[in-house]
Amino acid sequence: MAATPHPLPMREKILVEATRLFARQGYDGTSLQAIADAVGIKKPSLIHHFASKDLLRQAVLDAQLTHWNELLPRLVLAAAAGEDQFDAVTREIVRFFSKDPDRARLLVREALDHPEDMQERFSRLVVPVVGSLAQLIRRGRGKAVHADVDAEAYVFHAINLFISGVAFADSFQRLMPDGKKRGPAAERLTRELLRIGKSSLIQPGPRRSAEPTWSSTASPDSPATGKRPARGKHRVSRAPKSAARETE
Amino acid sequence: MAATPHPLPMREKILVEATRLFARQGYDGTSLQAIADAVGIKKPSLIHHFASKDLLRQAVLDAQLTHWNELLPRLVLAAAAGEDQFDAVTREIVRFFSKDPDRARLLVREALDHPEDMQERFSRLVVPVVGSLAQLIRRGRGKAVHADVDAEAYVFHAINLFISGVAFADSFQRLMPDGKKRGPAAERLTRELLRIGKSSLIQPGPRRSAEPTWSSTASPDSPATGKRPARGKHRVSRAPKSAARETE
DNA sequence: GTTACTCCCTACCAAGTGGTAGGCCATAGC
DNA sequence: GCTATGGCCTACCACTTGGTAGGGAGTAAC
Repeated sequence: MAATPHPLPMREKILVEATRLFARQGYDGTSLQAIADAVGIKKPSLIHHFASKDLLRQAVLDAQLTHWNELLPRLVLAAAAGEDQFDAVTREIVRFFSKDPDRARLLVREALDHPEDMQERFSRLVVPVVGSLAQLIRRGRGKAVHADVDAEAYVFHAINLFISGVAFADSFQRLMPDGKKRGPAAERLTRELLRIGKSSLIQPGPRRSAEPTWSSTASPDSPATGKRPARGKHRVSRAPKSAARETE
Repeated sequence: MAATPHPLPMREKILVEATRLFARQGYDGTSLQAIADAVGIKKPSLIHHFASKDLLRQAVLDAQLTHWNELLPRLVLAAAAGEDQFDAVTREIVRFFSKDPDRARLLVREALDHPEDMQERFSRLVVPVVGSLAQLIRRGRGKAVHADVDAEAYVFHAINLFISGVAFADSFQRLMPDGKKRGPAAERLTRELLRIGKSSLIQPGPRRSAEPTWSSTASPDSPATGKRPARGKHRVSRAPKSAARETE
């Protein structure tokens, strides 16, 4: 075995570059040559690490969905834990993708390019989480949650809304009236994204702060002024500790 | 000139097949050979009609956005016209893409593959409409419309929600608990899609049917059927009668 | 030393890519 | 009849694609 001097570095580096290129140019639009160049090695060396282009694609996708899959359950837990966590959860999700929009773009691309593959992975990884979330929603229905929400359908659409929203945020931004100066439009888009997700699920109704389920009271910080709440640490939720440390 | 015996048929046929293939496999994933095969001609014949692959792509995109651009202004007009039109408008949009989800998938793909190109087309075609819609929303804000909506941002996200929602509807459907039998899940998804779009914009509040702006009461049914208006120029404008008959 | 193993390389391949050159044939105008 | 033109064809091009064959350099165990 011989303690492999750098067992990850190169493989990791390849994955990073491949992710970037697949996300930006698509799978078919990215040649092994281009990836090899980006990494700084020759094509056959690349093939040495990932026996075929398709295996590389799967590795990239796995790595990405693993991150995503470490994040989600923790957030669901936080959501279940208590009051006013809805904002925290959605904010965390959007932040996860905003931090590196290529993640979002990669998922969107894969969903289009390899639907069956993606469906299979989703049904293993995220569908269970969707189930938990749906149940949570159903429990709050008629109280904080709008009465006519279709729980499962909502969760799917919300996930899609967030991911696609981030994937195309740059494009939207450039089309916005104040899209030239780079700051404000992006913030507006993110804020509105979260608002849509929330207000389509949770009733704006009377404060019912004592509720054990998701309440609808706007989180203390006013919606207008942003104020980014910390960075890596999403409050509550002690992570299972075994959880990832990787790309975050 | 010689009255060209069938000036459109073949060109049209190529556009149809190219649209289908681009939407399903992407631009890079579709070879000219594949398109030629689908049409039933040889590759050089294809090149005879569209001098290059990129020109074909642009033609496909133009054709698609033209349809879209014929629909939108009419809907904005309907929305502006009066009460209870919000449901009709969104329903019409979703129906437009649901009728042929490849349209949605093509737009999503193009937005990823050629963002600058897409931005340019959007800023010419849909941004003006977005402006009208945003103004309409602002006018209703605080009344039927939620007070904290960011009008432009909402419109972009809503368009994205609808288009992406349709593009991935099939995948979602198959992941839904009752996704096996094909009917109900699809309906649930569509209904929820519309509900999200609406309830995130319009207050569920007390019936205020007399309002001149968008009310929240569900419209009886009849969407703004028929009566095609206008071609290149959005807003109002009676159709020049030469208008397209194409893929619709 | 020898062996074994990992990592990366040069050289090469068949297949497919977008695109060109040029010819054949039908129709249309004269 | 002759010519012209548009639509489709066969044949071919240079280039890139994903992938293979096989060798050399480095390190580690013995």
